[in-house]
Amino acid sequence: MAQNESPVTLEDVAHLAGVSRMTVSRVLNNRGGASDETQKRIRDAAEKLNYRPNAMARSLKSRRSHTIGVIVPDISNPFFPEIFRGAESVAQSHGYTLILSNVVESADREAEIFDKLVAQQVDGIIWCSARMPSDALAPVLATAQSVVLVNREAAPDLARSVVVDYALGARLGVDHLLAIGARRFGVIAGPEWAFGAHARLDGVKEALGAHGIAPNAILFCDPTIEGGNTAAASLLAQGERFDALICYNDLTAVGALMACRNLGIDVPGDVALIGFDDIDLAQLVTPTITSLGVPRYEIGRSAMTMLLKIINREPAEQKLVLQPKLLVRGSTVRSS
Amino acid sequence: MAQNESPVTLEDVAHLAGVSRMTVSRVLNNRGGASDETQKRIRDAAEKLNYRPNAMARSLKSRRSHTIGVIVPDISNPFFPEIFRGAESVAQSHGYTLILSNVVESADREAEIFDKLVAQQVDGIIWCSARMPSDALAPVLATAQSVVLVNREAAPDLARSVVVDYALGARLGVDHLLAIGARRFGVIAGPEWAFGAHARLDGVKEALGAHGIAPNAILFCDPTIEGGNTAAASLLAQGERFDALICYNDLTAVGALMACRNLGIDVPGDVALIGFDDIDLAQLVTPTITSLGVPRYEIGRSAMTMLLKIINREPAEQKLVLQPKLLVRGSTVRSS
DNA sequence: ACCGGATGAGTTATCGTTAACGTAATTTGA
DNA sequence: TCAAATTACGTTAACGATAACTCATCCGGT
Repeated sequence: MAQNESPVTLEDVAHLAGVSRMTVSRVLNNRGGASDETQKRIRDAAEKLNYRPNAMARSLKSRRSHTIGVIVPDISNPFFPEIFRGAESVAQSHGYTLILSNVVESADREAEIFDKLVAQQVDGIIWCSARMPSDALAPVLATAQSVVLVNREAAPDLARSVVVDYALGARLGVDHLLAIGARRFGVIAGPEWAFGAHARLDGVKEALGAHGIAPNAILFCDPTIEGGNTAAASLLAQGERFDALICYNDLTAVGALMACRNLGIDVPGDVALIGFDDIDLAQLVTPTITSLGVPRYEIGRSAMTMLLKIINREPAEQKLVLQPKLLVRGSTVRSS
Repeated sequence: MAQNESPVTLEDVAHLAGVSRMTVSRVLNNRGGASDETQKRIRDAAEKLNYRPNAMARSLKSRRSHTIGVIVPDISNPFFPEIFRGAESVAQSHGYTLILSNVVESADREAEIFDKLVAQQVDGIIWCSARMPSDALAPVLATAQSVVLVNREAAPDLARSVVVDYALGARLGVDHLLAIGARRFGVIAGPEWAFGAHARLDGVKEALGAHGIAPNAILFCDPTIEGGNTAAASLLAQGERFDALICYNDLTAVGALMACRNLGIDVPGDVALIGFDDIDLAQLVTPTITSLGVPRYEIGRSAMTMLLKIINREPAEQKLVLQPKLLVRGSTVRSS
């Protein structure tokens, strides 16, 4: 935290090495254009002065900030940190830096944050679980050059996407539940605005429909433990009996588990429980929670890889679909 | 994701409004210096062209990027997202944007990341749980203007700090365990390199020492569930009996809980368990885990508030100490 | 009528870096 | 041996925004 350190510029290095700025610039960017001897002089000078190129000036000139914006609803939700880490691992190896923004409050903030990132001259944006309605999303996306959406889709000219095949996940889950004898289903469906919520719901309905069954109840809720708890309590209090509750994610499943515990309902004896995402927590509660695992780190990696292709105008898929995987645990089958 | 959108510059706005760039700059930055009529013309023009000032150019000229770097060991560790959110809330209201960097691999990466952030011209850095040895830390800190360390300290001229009073927390925890009759203590101490690990350990020793007791065993470990599991299994397998295990954080406590479960040891019947941090997980396992809660969001808020003061050269405390709070739960007392 | 001071606006010169071009000096090839 | 190609640099002009300065105008006060 040294004060008053006047920044070292190319000029300073050039002066010390006795050459022009341009020569220094060329050498330090490995563009040749100087004799070996001159190169050494320049590198030594840069080293001695501890020269660090000013990223802003470079960006201003090159029109590339080497900065990527990442928008998530809430980094406290354990679904997102790994996506960020996956994205970061790819970004770092390509010399990009990540700006993280949490939306948290409401969908209104999304446009604001997006706008701020664009003004910040980010080279691209990874936008996770955008909540905005589609008609509002389009004009926002149009203001940026390169965008990859995670778990949301948009017109091909506006953005590309990395999505999880939640409908498939729902089918896998439903088939498993049918196999263990469940017939009466409750769906704790998550936030009504979420892309994934509808994808899952469609998958559930379809998979059940194939067996001539329909969900006995569907309830939307916050994608949190609290939301799941409230929703499950409300469903179970209505007196209707369920063999299984299909939950939006593991957080809501844990909430549902707590609701069952409070009502003296045995899991999986009375009611089976299934969640999505396979967060660590799913294996830490009792019983452990059967979940449809999604490769979060891989989502981040893929999204960033795709984004870098767009930025560099290389050909890239319009949409990448990742498959969830059923992980059977204690909330649907007795362990012993 | 519109392509080829040529960026709108001040010049464009100035041209459309029929004034000079400087006038536009003044008006849009609310520095007056133009008649009401001219102001309106300029604002209308900016609006019509959807003008967004170029942050890089502005930063280059003003030598302020309005960007803050946040370094965390691993955002997947539930301790950190809330710190980030707290910091973000303050940063946003002051027009600052946050760059998040995970260290993950090793302490060596820390210097590298720090350097990258400095080159990126961040206005300041919040560095959480720096792992570097102190003698390596100092020269690194010296390369930046404004740094706030979280849970680590450095010479006053190098950085300021926000720290949790872990020693106090340890005393609170020990007193509680003594009160419920524990006499034989094991300490699952977390990473040996961590500032907080030693602070806690000192607190434990001191509090026990006041009663003429010493820890029966101390074992360092990774600050993860896995690390806690391994360490606890190793301690408990040695045949020595413990009344209580004091764990570095809730993750290691959960790991220890799993180890106990695997060995058929009842918690809290045979062994009491205590953790730190009060992450959500502490209330979601069975039994729930007694923990020393630390105000994570507040850590983030305080650190950012302090950092902004440093940046603006306002007077600021050298060090802020936040107090942990004992939350008694099922892992130390039977609920019924 | 004349002067001091607001007021409204334009000019110039950077911030630190790099693209594009220019110009010597040296090397190559037939 | 001499033009053509290559090498090793330097010059100029941006990138987009703004600080600092300059210069008219206009207004009231004496």
